[in-house]
Amino acid sequence: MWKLSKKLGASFYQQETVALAKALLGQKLVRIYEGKRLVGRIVEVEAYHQDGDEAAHSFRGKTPRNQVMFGPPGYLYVYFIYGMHYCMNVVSEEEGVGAAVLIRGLEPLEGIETMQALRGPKIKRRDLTTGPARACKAMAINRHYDGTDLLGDTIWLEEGDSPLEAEITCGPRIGISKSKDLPWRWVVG
DNA sequence: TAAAAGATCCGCT
DNA sequence: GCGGATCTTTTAA
Repeated sequence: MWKLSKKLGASFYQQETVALAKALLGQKLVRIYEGKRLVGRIVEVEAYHQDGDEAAHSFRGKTPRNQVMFGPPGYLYVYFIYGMHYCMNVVSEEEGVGAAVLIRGLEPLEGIETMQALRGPKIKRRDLTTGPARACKAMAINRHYDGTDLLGDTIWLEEGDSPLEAEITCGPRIGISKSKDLPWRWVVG
């Protein structure tokens, strides 16, 4: 049961992207998969914003793929990359602004057996959910979930233990080739 | 219509 | 630790 945890509401997502990225650290991502609860603590995120960030999908304007980023906050933006991987983002700010926070890493809390089954028997436990595409696979998230409402009953966020300011490491983002100097990546250390 | 690049992971050495 | 796999989306001609 999840009555001990508090589900995050709409106002949580409607904040400035950088602030939301930091606020997401330590929160729990809950996903209902075939009636089971899969929960992961968010330990690594990256911020993407249409203004001054050439690496953001929204930088060059609205397209069919990234339209969710421009929509209202509190939605899931899932996209396919490198022909074999999915990545998930949390849309931030208000409708009309192309901004989102990429979930890069999780720490498995509940439903670990199921995650292991989804990822494969030979995956090491530490590699279950550390990485954007791994987190998606462990949560059984695919393009079908692009645009999912985080206030719905399939995927949502719950209030977790907020890490201390001192435990948060801030630095440049990874895996991109533009605007990589922006210190928009946060990790709980 | 075609070509190139991309917010990556996995297996092998 | 390094290189390959593999396909969607975008942008240009």
